[in-house]
Amino acid sequence: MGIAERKQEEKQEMTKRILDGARKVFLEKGYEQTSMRNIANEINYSPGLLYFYFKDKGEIFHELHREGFRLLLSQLMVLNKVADPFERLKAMGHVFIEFAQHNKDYYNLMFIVEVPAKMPESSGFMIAQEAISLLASTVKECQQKGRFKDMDVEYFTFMILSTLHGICALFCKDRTASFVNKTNEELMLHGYECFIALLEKS
Amino acid sequence: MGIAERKQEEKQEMTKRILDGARKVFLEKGYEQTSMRNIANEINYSPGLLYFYFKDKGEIFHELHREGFRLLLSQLMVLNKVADPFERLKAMGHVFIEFAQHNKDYYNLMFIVEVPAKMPESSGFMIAQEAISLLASTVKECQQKGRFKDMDVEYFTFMILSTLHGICALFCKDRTASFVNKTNEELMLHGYECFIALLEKS
DNA sequence: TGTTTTATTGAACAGTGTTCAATAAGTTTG
DNA sequence: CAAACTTATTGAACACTGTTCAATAAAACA
Repeated sequence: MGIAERKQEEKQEMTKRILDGARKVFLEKGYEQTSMRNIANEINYSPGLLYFYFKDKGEIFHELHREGFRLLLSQLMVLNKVADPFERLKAMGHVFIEFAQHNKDYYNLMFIVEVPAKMPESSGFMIAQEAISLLASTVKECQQKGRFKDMDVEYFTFMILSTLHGICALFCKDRTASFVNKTNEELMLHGYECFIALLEKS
Repeated sequence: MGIAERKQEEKQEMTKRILDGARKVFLEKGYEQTSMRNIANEINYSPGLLYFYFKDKGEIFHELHREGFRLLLSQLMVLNKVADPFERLKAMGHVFIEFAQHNKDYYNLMFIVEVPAKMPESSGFMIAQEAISLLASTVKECQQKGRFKDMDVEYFTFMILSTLHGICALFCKDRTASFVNKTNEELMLHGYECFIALLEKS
């Protein structure tokens, strides 16, 4: 059955080729501004072919969505070596913000773009949930060391994620203009440091 | 010059008619899903006419954008009667979150949708800045009463806005699925209460 | 070889934002 | 009142969008 094997490999190669093209165009022009024809042109195939490998534009989005989370997770995992949970939590925030700054379009795809179809929990958001869990378990560890007393872990985690996301979303959607005389980097960094200051007193 | 006057009134009426139609369709179907033809149909005029009164879809967006901020501001202004600045600050957050919950599409337009063109600071974001200023001055008042010591007002304000926006943006874009067994309302309310708890200790 | 699967194309459909010549309506002049 | 001029309105057209699908080319199997 060597042929069937090779066939499957070729199919995977084509899938990869499409995703490579899609990623390039997506990250260059953003989600809405990217058309299926753009992607097809990028890899010199006809638009119709994309529908042989993917159900629709949403499914391509979906794949890149997961790719983004894998990338973020890999950067967060590095912090596992930080022993103190509170130090780790603080660093996670920095990594999160830097991820958004350096991967604006991935961030958009992951957290802001309208989710195309109802992504089944089975495949789609599993990886997102993994990132949340990482945050939540760190919060729990902090709590075991006496921090954030009497706080519900889930709500507290949601609040932390909200703050981080708020900082990044305002940045991604250019809603920082009202704060004059400050660069985006300054705003995000010092804004987050204000939040850390709050956490430290708790 | 009675005719010229009436003419101008008629022009304003038509402008209003278009905005009324646009608002209805926009808030029904969201920004991206609304087409110029949809709007034209809604008010029983041809698509081309819209371009006689507005430069493009972006300008209509722009007008509704300001409308949204006027609405939000009017709700925040009610809190001016609250004497204690910290109580007022806390209430502002609640109002902000409730505004997002009840005006999801306005919120989208105001804080999330890609700004079409570079809105000139002169007309476009002036009203947004007004809302920020209201928040900032409340923070400053708090500080004068001894709260949030040694915090930069602008960064601290940005941080608060980020938290609020994060809560609302996750809600608006359906990124709350990772927190199971909790309704959106519970998450948002109790998440915000966690944040208030942090503020109270500061 | 011929038959059957599989992969690929490109035209077509219904939709989008936008432009613009034609026309209708209203106002101002002769 | 009629002609000239402005202004408002139309609808067809352009170039684009995501998606489908019959036709076809290529490869695998018999």
